[in-house]
Amino acid sequence: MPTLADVGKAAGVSRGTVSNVFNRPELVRPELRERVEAAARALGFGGPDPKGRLLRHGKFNAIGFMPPGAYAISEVMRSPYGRELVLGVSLACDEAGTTLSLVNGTDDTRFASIRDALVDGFILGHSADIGLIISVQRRRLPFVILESDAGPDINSIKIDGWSGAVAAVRHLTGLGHRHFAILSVRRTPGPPIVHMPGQATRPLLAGFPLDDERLDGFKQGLAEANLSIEDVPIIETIPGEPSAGAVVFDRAPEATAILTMSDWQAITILDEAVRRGIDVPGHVSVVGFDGTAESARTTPPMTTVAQDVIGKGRLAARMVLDNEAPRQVVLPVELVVRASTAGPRAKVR
Amino acid sequence: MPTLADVGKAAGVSRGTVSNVFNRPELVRPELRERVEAAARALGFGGPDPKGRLLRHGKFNAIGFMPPGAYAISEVMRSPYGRELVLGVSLACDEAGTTLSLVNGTDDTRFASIRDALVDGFILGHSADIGLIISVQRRRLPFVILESDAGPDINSIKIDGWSGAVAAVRHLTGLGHRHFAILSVRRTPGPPIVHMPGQATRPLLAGFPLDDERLDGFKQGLAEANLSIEDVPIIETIPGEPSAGAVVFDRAPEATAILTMSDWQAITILDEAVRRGIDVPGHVSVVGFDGTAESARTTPPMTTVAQDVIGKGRLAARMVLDNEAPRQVVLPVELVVRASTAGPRAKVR
DNA sequence: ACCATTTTTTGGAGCGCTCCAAGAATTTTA
DNA sequence: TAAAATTCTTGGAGCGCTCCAAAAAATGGT
Repeated sequence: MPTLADVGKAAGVSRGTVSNVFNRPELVRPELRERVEAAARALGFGGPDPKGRLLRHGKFNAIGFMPPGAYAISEVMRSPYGRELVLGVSLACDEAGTTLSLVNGTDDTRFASIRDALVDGFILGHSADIGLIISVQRRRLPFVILESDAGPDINSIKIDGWSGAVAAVRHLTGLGHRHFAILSVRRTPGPPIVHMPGQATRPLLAGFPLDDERLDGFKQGLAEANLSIEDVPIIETIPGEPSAGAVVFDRAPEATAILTMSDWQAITILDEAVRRGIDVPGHVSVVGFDGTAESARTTPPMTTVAQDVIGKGRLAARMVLDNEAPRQVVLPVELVVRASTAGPRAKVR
Repeated sequence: MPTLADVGKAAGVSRGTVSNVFNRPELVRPELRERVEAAARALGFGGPDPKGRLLRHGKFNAIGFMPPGAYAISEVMRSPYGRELVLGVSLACDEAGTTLSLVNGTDDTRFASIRDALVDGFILGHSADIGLIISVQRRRLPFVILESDAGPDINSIKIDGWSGAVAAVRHLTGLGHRHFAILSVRRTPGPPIVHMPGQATRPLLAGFPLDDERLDGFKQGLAEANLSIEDVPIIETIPGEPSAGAVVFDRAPEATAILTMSDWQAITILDEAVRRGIDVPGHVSVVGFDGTAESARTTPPMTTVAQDVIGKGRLAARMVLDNEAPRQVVLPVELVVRASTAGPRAKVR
C-alpha cells in the first residue's frame, strides 16, 4: 500500500503537500493538486490511511457496546429486548454522529476485546462481571454499566425490577390466582433447570443482580398474598430456549399464572400454549417483562412489566458520550395490563 | 495519559520492557515485572494504547455496516428487515470474532465516514449510490453491496425481487382480484406521494433498482392477467411512515388487494385495517415483502414474499471477511401464503 | 528592478507502539 | 575461575499521518 510519502515522491512534492491535497485541497495550487492527484491515481493510493490520522488525533469517534453476560452480539440482536436496547443506543449515536461498535468476545477473549476495542467509551450490557468492569476501568474510558449498581464511582442505569416484579404478582393475586410458576433465566449454557417445591433447598439467588432482584420482588408479592415462593416451581432457561414453554407446562401443570423475566420468554409460552390448545388467559395467565414492541403484538396482547428500553439505551449512550460525573440512574417500570391475564377459571386441561 | 515510555522511565527500564510486561509477561523477570506494574499503577497507566498497536499492526478486526440509502443506523434498527439483516451480519462476526461497526453518516458526512471508518471491510446497504461505492473502492477494502448489481468486479448480493413481485401478483389474480393498490417506498424524506391512475404520467422507475425491479415485477404480474399497472394507484411512503395505511385506504378505497414493498409497510396497513374495522382478508388482501419473523406474528399472519434475510446478512459478512474473488449472488425468494390473502368478496366498507 | 506582501510548499517533530538484533546480565559447565 | 550457554533487557527503526513554523515562490506596488 502506497503512503503519502510515496505519492509525494512520485509527484515530486513533499508528503505534507500530498496531505493537503487530500485534506485541505484549497491550500494547494490547482495545477500542483492535479499533478499530485494523478500520481496518487497512478500509484493506486486510496487516500491517507486512517490509522496514521488516528494516532495523531487520538479520537476514535465510536462507542462500544459489550453484550450482556457472556452473550454474543448475535444473541443480543435476536432478543426483542436487545434489539430495542441497541436501537436506543444507535439513536444517540446518530445524533452524535458516532459509530456504534458491537464488540465481540467469547468468554476468554472478552478482556482482550475490551483492551483492544477502538472506541472512546463503553456500554456494558447487564450481568457484566467484575473482571469486565476492571478491564474497562483500566482503559480510563467513560463507561456505563447496565442493570447492576457497581457503586457511586461508576455510571449505571437500571430499572426498578423489584417493584415491577411485585406489581406483576399483585396484579395476578388481585385477580385471584394462587398457583404460580416462574420462568427465570439460566445465565450459563445448558438445558432448562427445574426447581420444584419441596426439593432440596434451591438457591433463590443466582448471583445475577438483574434476576435476583426480580425473584425477590416475586417473593415479596407472593408473601403479601400469604403465598411462599418456596411453593412455586421455578424453571430456568437460557434466553431464546424454544422448549421453555413446553417445560413450564410439563413441570408446572397446576399453575394458573406464569411469571417471566422477559417478553421473549413469555412469547415462548404463548406459542407453546397455542400449540397445546391451552387458552390464554382462559386457562393460564402469562406476564411478560420489558414491554418491548413485540409484547403488544402477541396473541393475545401481553400483560407485561414495561420499561423504556429505547430510552435506557439512549441514555446510556449519552452518558458515555457526554462523560459527566458518575451517577446511578434507576428507571421506573410500569405494569401494562393487556389481554394475557385474567382471573383463574375452572381448569380444563 | 502516560505512555509506555513514561512508565519505563518511572520504573527505570526501557519502554520495550514495559511493553513486554503487558504483552509477554513471561519474558520478564518476576521482580522486575512487579516493579514495572507498580510504576504503571502509580502513574495510572492503563495498558498500551491500542492506537499505537494499531499503527504497528494494521488490522482493525472489524467490519463496517453502512446503512442503506441515506438512512441512519437507528432507522435500520427500527425496521424488521434491517434488524434481521444486522442479525445475520452479526452471526458471521461472532464466528469470526470480529467487531461489527455500525457506521453513521448523514448525507454530507457519509463520505468522510467511509474514509475514516476503522474497519477492514464494508457492507453497503441497498440503494448505495455510486459516490458511496467509489468512496469505498478508494480505500481498497473488500466490500459487498446489497440489492444492486454494480458490475462483475464488485461483490453484490441481491434477491430475485422481480420474481417475488410477479409471484405475489399471480397469487392475488389467481384468487380473483382485479383491483389493486401498491404501497411503494419513498426514498427521500417527505410526506406520502400518491400517483393516481390517469394522472399525468408518473415515472414507474424511481431510480432505485431495489424498488424499480419490484414495480416491474408487479407490472408483469398484472399484465399476465390483462391488467395494467397504469390503472393501479401507487402510493410512496418513507419506511415506517405511520400514516401509510391510512393513505392507502383513503386514496385507493376500491382496491381489494394491496401489494407492498416490505413487511413493515404491510404491518402498517394491517394496523390501520384494525383501526377502521376493515377485515383482512375479508375486505382486503395484503401481501408483505421480506418474510421477516414479524410477518408470521401479525393478525392475521401475513402472506409475504419471503427471502432469507439473516442468511443474506451472514453471507455478506462472509464475503467481506473472506475477501474472495468478486461475485454477484442472486438469492431466491418464495411466496409464503398465510392468512392475509383470500379471494375478493362483496365489498362492505 | 527592488522590496513588501501574500500565497504555497516544505520537512522536522511527534503521536504510542511493537519488533528485533544486539548488548548485558546471569547461570551453567568444564 | 573462566568460558560457554542461557536468559533478560535495551533502544533504534519504523508503522503513516498531521501540525506547524519556516522557507520558497509568486504577486503587487512603487
